[in-house]
Amino acid sequence: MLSKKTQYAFRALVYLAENYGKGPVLISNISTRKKIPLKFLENILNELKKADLLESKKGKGGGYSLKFSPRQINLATVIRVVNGPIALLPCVSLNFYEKCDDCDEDICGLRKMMTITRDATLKILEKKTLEDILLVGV
Amino acid sequence: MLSKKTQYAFRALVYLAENYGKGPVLISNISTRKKIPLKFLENILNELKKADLLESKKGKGGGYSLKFSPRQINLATVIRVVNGPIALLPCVSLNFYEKCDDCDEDICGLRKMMTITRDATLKILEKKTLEDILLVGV
DNA sequence: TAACAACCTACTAAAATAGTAGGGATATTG
DNA sequence: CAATATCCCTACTATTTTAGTAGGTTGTTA
Repeated sequence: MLSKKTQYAFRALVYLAENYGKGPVLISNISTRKKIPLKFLENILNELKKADLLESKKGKGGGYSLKFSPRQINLATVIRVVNGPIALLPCVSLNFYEKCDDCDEDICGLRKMMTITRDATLKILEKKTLEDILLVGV
Repeated sequence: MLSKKTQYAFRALVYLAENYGKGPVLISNISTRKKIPLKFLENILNELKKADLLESKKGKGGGYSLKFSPRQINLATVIRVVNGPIALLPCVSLNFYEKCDDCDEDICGLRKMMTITRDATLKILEKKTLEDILLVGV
């Protein structure tokens, strides 16, 4: 399951997607409109910025905005930044790989299944973008 | 990600699958062979039994065995019993559904994407069984 | 230089995960 | 029926993760 933090991140990103091209949006604005705890949201947006998904501007007229168009930001990227691995096992993760200590044949059978699962999941999450989320509402 | 508990569960189940039809297997045997903490494993197997995946026998000659053939036990079932929901959002889960408190249009766009993702994941996890895990080793 | 707004470090509370402890219930065998 | 084997049950503890808070710092603009 996605953490609450990740759900907040998506809500904020979708809001920023709606405002794409209209200049920076204030954290406090997002917080109020999307009912996300202000300081928590600060952390989240900052993480997203460090991951190069957002850009920010300080001082009056400042705020956050998407660094790329909603179409260019896919869901897998967001999840990886805020939530972590998408695969169900560390030894199957592409971006957060960790060796499993005693990977015997059984576990490796499981590994195979989890690899197939991961590929099916990624095929969708990497194709769908913030834009796709927006279009549902229309 | 699957919890450690779930990974233990799979290891134990695969071992029991290997011994399917050969009579009950001791917890202590599984614990030693699969390097799973004994008392923790006790809890896990008991849960799997309550979920009707295993059957048990007490006293001498007792132990645990699969209640159905390895082919009949699919991975989605196991994950749901030990790990919980498979969907990425509570409001998208078939077996652990929970309403999201302020489900506005944005979130519902996300919901749509997560539903598609869930379906793709389930299509695999419900088709693959303990037998499929075993066959990889061969 | 005042105000604004993001940035940074560090802390805390609550919940989930990963176990452990120890006895109780039931079945088998001699 | 007694001894032993084996699962069963309740409850506890330690660690890690999640969720959020507090308060000051740095950079921007007017």
